[in-house]
Amino acid sequence: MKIGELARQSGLTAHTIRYYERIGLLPRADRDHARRRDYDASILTWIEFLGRLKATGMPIRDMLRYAELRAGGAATEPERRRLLERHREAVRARVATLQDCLLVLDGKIAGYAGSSERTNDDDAINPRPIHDDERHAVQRQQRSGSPVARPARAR
Amino acid sequence: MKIGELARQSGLTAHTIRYYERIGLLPRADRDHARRRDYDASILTWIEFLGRLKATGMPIRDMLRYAELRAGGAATEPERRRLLERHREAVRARVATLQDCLLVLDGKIAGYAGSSERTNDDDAINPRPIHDDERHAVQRQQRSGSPVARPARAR
DNA sequence: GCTTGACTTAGAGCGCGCTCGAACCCTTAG
DNA sequence: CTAAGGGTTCGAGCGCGCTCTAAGTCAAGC
Repeated sequence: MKIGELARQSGLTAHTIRYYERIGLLPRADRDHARRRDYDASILTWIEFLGRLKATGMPIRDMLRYAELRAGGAATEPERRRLLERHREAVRARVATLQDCLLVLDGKIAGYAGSSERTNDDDAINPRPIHDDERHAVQRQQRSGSPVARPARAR
Repeated sequence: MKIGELARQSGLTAHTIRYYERIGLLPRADRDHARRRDYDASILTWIEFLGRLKATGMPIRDMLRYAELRAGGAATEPERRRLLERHREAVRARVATLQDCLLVLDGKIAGYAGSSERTNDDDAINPRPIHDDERHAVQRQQRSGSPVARPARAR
């Protein structure tokens, strides 16, 4: 299978596939006699799993870690498991946050009743810690040692 | 309330608060005699709501739209409502996706049984459309006309 | 033989949402 | 009077995850 075909089947662009190979998320592809990438269909399974990790907000560096462990063979399975378990917890937490926010949205929408009854705005329902951007929530939970230590802001 | 105090109470940094004001997410703050921002506690309610929108993945440009509508008075309420309703749907869809992915994770983790029983890898459970990165899912649903038309790639 | 078009590489550029630095201003405590 | 410590503006820089350009190679169809 050529890269174009894989792109079609995976939903990634050829550019992205090459990028993933470059950074190590995908194994270096076999080449045909003309040095073009020639894929086995089995790669789709891996790409699909990567898609799940991405869809759940795992940063590339963590997917990379998982990919490396995978390449390291069966001995790394316990660690891979731990990695996924930690990630699962992060995702669960995120789902909880989203559901919490949905309640707020519901309340707010109800405030804009029927076609317009109340003028009330700004009502905060269900207060809870905010500004914990979910895009980074996973990282924060999973990253242990950052390369350049961040100032550990109070927040 | 000075910006530092607001930062402490809201969980944002002073830098971010100024940035939000600059782009229009926060109304221009009143200044004291020394031209320093002086906030009323009521701003916290708005920041908290913005936090909810952010936590649910709404891009800043949409929050901005909402903020503009809000400034436009009661006449804009129906549109504000529609905006929130659309967003709510996007969030619900995201929750569904995450839950779907959680099932896959559960299966994968179960595959790395007890402390190590199977060597099985790569098992794709519960296949479904992937590579629909949630970070952008909301935008795609909500954006109507993009400034520079994107090539509308097949994907 | 020539065109078409999918492929190759290296590397630059982009959109997002901050985040920070520089240089300066003002107030307050000692 | 001085120094600390918060505030101000403007604009540059960053981390992420792509996304695209340029210049070239190769193979198949007419």
